[in-house]
Amino acid sequence: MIANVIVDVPSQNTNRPFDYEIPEKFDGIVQPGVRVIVPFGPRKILGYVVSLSETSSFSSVKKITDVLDVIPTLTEELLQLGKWLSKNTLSYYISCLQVMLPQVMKAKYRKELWKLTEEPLGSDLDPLFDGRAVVDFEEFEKSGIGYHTLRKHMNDGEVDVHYEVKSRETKKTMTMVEPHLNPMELEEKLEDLSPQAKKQRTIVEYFLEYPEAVEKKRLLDILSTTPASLKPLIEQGFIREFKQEVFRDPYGDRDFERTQPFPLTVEQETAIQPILKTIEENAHDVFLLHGVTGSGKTEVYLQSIQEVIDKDEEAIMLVPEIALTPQMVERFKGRFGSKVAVLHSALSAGEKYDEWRKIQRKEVQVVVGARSAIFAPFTNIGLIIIDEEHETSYKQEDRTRYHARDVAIERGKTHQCPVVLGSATPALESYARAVKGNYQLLTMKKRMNEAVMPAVDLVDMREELHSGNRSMFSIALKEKIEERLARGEQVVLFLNRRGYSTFVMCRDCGHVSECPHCDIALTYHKRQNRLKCHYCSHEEPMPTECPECESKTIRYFGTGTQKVEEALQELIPEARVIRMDVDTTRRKGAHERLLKKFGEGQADILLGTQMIAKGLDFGNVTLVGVLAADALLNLPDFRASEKTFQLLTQVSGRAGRHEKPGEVVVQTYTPEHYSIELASQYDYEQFFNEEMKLRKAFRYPPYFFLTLFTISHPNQLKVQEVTQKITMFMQQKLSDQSYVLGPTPSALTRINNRYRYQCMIKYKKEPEQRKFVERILHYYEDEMKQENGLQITVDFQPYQLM
DNA sequence: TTGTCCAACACC
DNA sequence: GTGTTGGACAAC
Repeated sequence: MIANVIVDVPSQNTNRPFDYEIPEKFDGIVQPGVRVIVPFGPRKILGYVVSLSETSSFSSVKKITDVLDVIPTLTEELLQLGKWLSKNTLSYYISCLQVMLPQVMKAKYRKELWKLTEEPLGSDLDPLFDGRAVVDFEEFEKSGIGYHTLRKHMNDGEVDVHYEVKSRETKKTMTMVEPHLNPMELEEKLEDLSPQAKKQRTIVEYFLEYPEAVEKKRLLDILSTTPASLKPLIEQGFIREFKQEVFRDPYGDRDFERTQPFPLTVEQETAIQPILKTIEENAHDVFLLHGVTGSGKTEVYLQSIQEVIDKDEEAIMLVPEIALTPQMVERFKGRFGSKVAVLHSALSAGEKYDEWRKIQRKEVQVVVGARSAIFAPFTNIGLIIIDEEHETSYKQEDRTRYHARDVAIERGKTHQCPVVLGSATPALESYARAVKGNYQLLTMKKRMNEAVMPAVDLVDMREELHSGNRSMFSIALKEKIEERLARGEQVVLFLNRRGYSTFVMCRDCGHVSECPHCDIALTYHKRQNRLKCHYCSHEEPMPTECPECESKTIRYFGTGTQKVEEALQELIPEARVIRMDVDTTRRKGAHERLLKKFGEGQADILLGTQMIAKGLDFGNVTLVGVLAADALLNLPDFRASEKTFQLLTQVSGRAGRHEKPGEVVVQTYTPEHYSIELASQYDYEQFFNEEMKLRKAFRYPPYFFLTLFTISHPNQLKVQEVTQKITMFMQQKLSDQSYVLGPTPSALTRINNRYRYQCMIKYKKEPEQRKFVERILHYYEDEMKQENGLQITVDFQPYQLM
């Protein structure tokens, strides 16, 4: 039998199966999806068996060295999905397979130098070995001994290079003991035991009463004895000792209060019925659940999942990384108990692996996780849910650039199960599809418990400035904060600071310099004191006065984080503030700790960045403040308005979630901007209509698809030249319905001394496109292999345009 | 003619 | 991704 193996070598030439003979001893074990170790040239590497065949077209094939799995790591479906991914993202098949698995399942390679003789090797190699028989190959490389010397000794058969594949998986085990004899025999042995062996007697007596296996440590604890009394019993064969794998349960030490399904509101009931019906019918359909914050989407998810569990099927629920809060986990664990596996980046590698294994071994029926959980190795999926489907974190931005939403729909098709996309502010792409009828739209407009959306107060910071307030807190916000403090209520302050790019704005009239061709804010380049557009090649000098109102107060913007905390302390010294940003939450569990502290009322104000916009649910929070709503709006990104609308809506949703009514203060220099104004009115439909007009006019998604080439090289001329070539080639190959833009310097023009240029393609229908892209990649293959050489990345449907 | 380097190629 | 190969060139 021959195994067709995809080897762990990501390159163009190895992007196809290699044939290996299956040794007899592995007959029946080697099947598609199993990981194997195979000889590859002089090395040994990891590979994935993708199929079996009777014969090979190769005259001689090598044998599989070793098999790593008893149960296949990848199911037949995941192998197919990998192929689909590979086609879709133009990545190597091996990379697509690896992206589906926990990090620890990838191989680690070791290269060593072995001394094969007892004799001395001579003055050149002896100092390196220094009496040892094996040295790490790196030591040899560092030693400065040339390869020719090594070759000579290898030819003489004195040393050899040895390759090893190491699995990184660590299975945690515990020692178990159980009786090795039946009760009758045990009874007999009990008679034979010497009367002095009291402890041994109690052990045998214990097993007569409880004949099942027990953890060794526990047994010794219960009987308050030591391994010394157990040992003779094992030696005499009364009792058997064995290792059993245990799963590290990251939530093992916690008890979750079990919750029951809540009665659904009329709206929830109307929304859930089509989903339940589709689950029942084992049909595939995509639902867009558009429900305002606090409308009870989660309960709809939970009850849909319950239906799937009752059918003995499995469910995947994706949530954005930052929303995977303890609160969220609690809700799932509370409803489904140990049937839930949780997968997110805060888990240790071992914990992730164990959660994954629980899924593989069908010990759970539900997985809640971030993006990569979409690859959960379930075999009988009945439902896939993507919560906050508009979140950009569902798009992987490096190597295998997939979008979890696309993968979800692909898996939904194969499993014939519904996919539910949920959001208070759906991505324009999704809503447009729902309007067109490609997705089924389900709407929930009311909050639960009769709660109303908090009133939003837009504060015009231009006016604040005119009346002499130069601080970052408006009078209104300051007063409202003090009011809450006096009442013992809590405040969430949100600052959206997004690094790098700075935009230019007039502090008098709020005018922002924009590109005349792209409807995108221009980025200020300090070095040249010029404004540039990162989509087209437009640039202009930094204005000295506002083109709109001729005021001289035109400035570039960029706000610090701790600065806000300091200013806040100065303004309201008695306020107890918790700051949450990358700095204060870096350590493991810090995130949870800070939130717990806030939840327990140990602070009055929670000040934070993006990460506090999601999922927080504190009843005592009655005021939410957004310090600078414009910061996001003026990023050089055609989705800036959409992101601003989404963020403002999410943040506002943090206030007044329970009995106490909430209020929101949004500070902005452009209160008249439609995304800010409509967010303050919670008018998604209107926003959608406005934004769609612009997307249409400027040929952006959802009207057009995008493809983004990013080309980088240390030499700026070289990058320009290559990007120019690529742009011309695509222009020539694609239909005239498509727009090929470039070459354009990237928003981040130079990273690590590499210049970056891009070419963007806007298209409606280009079924041949991937073929042309493949040709380009193939053409530059050699130049890309060189170290410090050319780098070309292609992102289909990019989110990050920088 | 022999040694050295690097790009091209194969890896089953 | 890496180890081997063979052609080009330099040095003997």
